[in-house]
Amino acid sequence: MGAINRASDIAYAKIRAFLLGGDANPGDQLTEEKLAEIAGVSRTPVREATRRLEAEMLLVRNASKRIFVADWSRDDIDEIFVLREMLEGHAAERAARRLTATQLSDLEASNRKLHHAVDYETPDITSFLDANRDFHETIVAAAHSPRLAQIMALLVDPPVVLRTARSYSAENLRQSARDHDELVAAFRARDPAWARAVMGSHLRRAFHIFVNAAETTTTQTMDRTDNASCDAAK
Amino acid sequence: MGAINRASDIAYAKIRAFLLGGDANPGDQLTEEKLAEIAGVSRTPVREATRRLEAEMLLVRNASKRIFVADWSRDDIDEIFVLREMLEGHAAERAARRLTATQLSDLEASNRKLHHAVDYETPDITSFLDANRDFHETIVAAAHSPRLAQIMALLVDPPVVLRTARSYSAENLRQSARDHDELVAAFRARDPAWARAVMGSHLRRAFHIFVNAAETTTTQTMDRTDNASCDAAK
DNA sequence: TGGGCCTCTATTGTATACAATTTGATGGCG
DNA sequence: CGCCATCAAATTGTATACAATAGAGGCCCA
Repeated sequence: MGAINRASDIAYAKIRAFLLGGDANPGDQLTEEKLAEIAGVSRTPVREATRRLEAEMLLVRNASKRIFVADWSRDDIDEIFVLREMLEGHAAERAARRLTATQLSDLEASNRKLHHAVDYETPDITSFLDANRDFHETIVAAAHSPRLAQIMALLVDPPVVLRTARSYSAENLRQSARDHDELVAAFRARDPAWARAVMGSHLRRAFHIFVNAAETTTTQTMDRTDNASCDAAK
Repeated sequence: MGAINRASDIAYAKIRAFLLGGDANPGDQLTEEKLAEIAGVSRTPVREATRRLEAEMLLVRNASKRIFVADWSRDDIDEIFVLREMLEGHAAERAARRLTATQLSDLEASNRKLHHAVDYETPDITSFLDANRDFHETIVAAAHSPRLAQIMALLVDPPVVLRTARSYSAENLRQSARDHDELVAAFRARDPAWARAVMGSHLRRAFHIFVNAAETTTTQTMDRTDNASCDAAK
């Protein structure tokens, strides 16, 4: 049966990497066959992968079900951050009430790793992202709300987090680590309102850093949004 | 190509009806083959349908990917209503700022239909549900947030809405219609805070009606939650 | 020259056969 | 009597062939 390495998972991972790796331009048409070639599997598992990527809105389909690389407009970015603030704030609140001692020390471990990645000369972005993901995943797990976890997965995975971290300066990264410190403090105090507030400012700061970076350096990205819009004309 | 009636959509609809129609018991194992028989199509479109139903958490899989009828515990119900309140409150807020004149009159039309269904002797539940769905869908559309719409679809579709409406008394239904009246008033006034507040009380009332009905009349439903839990042991 | 129709091709949808894996049972052995 | 190995049956995963549909481009006719 579908082993530990199901072809559909491989397809998902490879297509995702292809989409985020910069080889695909928003608005480009893709066919199941091309994607099957990229993933090195047949169309059947590719179809499952494309469904998942549609759910994440990395792919979109036009009226006749043809597949296109999605474009992320400024509105999309705004939307993501607003929803994340609301949902992850909620998760933090719940987590503050429910965290176990083990989860608390997991958070502290992730946070140590995170500090390690950014507190010295040259920040290690990959390590930062790993620790950051673990940290937020622990919070969502502690919130003990399976649907919330499922929804968050749709919002957190997408390209925004990756690009955000890349646009962070060393000081931004360190401030992010300090936010995590304060979150741990709020959890220790079991103060839901505090946890929510810290999470809110954490994400709003990330939003502004991302938007500033996008508006100044990466003008070409924002230019592309004018061409093919989210509903993939064609 | 996959016509207007794709087999996978048929499969989705039929399996869904099977799951909600009471013929399936929480914890029951289902196989793709059985479902294919129920749907009258081959396993390929059934697989797509099961993925969608997994996302809606009407189906769950165990560690070895076998499929089971999901069980909805009291915690699940709580979770659904908390998330709906948060997200639909947010949608109402945004809608209050963005509603077009057309959408406003659409809401009023849905609401007239809704009153028509419940303001006389014997309430017409089906008609009520239709109008109710239209009403809430218009609000979500007016919120102009595609990801929010996608997430709401995961939370609103499931069995809860259906069962809630069935447990409404005639007076409950009329109060629900009055809530809708007040929502329209809030939208007319373009008052986001008012809209959110009305939506909140609307949903919290629904929650309590549902829970009371479940705890008194349908004790057998709640009994089943003890047996097979959401992660479908087996 | 322009518009409508028609064919041909590209692309997605479905069925089916086969592969891989898990489960459950059966039987041997300590 | 219990436990582990091994095999058969049940179940999911993948590939591939075929069906159905939408798109593109040419052709005819006005």
